[in-house]
Amino acid sequence: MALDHAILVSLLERPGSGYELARRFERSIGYFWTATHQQIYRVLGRMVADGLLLVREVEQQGRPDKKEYSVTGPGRAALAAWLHKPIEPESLRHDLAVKIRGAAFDDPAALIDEVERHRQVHRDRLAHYLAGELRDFTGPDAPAPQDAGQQLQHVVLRGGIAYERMTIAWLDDVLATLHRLEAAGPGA
Amino acid sequence: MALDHAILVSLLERPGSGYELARRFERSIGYFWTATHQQIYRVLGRMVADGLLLVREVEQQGRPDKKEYSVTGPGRAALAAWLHKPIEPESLRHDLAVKIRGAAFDDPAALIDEVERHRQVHRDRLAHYLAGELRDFTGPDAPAPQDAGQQLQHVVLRGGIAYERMTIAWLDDVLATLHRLEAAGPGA
DNA sequence: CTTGTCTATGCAACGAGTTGCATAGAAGGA
DNA sequence: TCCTTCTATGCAACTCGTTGCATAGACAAG
Repeated sequence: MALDHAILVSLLERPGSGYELARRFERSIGYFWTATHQQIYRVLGRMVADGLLLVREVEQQGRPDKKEYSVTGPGRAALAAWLHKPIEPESLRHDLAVKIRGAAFDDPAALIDEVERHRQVHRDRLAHYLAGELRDFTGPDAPAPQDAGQQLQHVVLRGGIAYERMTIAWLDDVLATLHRLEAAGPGA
Repeated sequence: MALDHAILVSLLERPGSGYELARRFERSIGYFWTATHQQIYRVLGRMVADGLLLVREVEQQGRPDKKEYSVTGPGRAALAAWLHKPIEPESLRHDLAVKIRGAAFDDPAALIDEVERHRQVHRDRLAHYLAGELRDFTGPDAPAPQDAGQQLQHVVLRGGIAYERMTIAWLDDVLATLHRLEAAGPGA
């Protein structure tokens, strides 16, 4: 149930509606956890029923009304309990790696376009992360004395940046390998 | 259904039983995809029903009999079709990052042990991968002229190595941040 | 001869995640 | 007026993944 905890963290950082949460999961939180709005609304309903969250109807002008969620005492306690409980180191789920090994039973060169497309996506993500870092942490407009929350957000963002850089370098390695195989013998 | 494809790739590399597949998913395939034996047996049954795999009963001595699975023509075709179809670049699912951001609402220093434990796991994995690389690819006992399959397996392994190195470096960064917060103000 | 371990296979129940579909208010442009 | 886009919420069906449980053959140790 890590989505519950991701929602608790996000709502503690700032209360918001299901819609706003969904947008955050496309942005900063989405660096390390993803969720669709359908999933978010379902979980929000359950967490309110469990007393972990509070809902407040907010009337808006120029747009539909919304429900703003915030974390209750029990919600905060549930997060603290999870924080103190060890978790299993995550295991990778990397489809592209399956494809690369599978390419041995097909034409390796046919994968080149796909790998290049993935590399471009990771380049874009890296650029997006770096822009966010400059805006929120290292740029001239960033708040100078940063509190614990900001420092922790920054170190997580640095993790995302390191991940994208590593992935791009690895995909370059993959592409070099595929080109070498293509040159050596097509369909061997 | 990427588990299907991971199974197809693994069985093309070498036919085997569900039990053997489960062991492989704890080792080489498990570098980039995980699955329990329960899941594997269920999917194997479905894939046989769909004509993607063949089963052969194999009598053994000194241990229970087993069922050996191998890939059929349609199975190979299904894999090829998947290889030629673009996939979405994977999104991260990183519980520990959620915990790190959540630590802002608890005691950041309380996370230090947990992060150090994770770092040790990643150190162990790195050592395991490096030993495998030496044994299968770069050591004196490795086969010298490597075919396409071996080169592709090697580049995937290099990806696992790069991932573990990056993760260890990032966890060092996280630990430095947590220690800094601890020194600055406990419970601030 | 019982207990434990390794090999080997599987079911059942549940929870997590995805996909498709549906509704509706407000604004702006064709 | 209609069409599209953005905000906002949600249900239903399905698939994928996890957890708990169960069985059983072969061997080794006590």
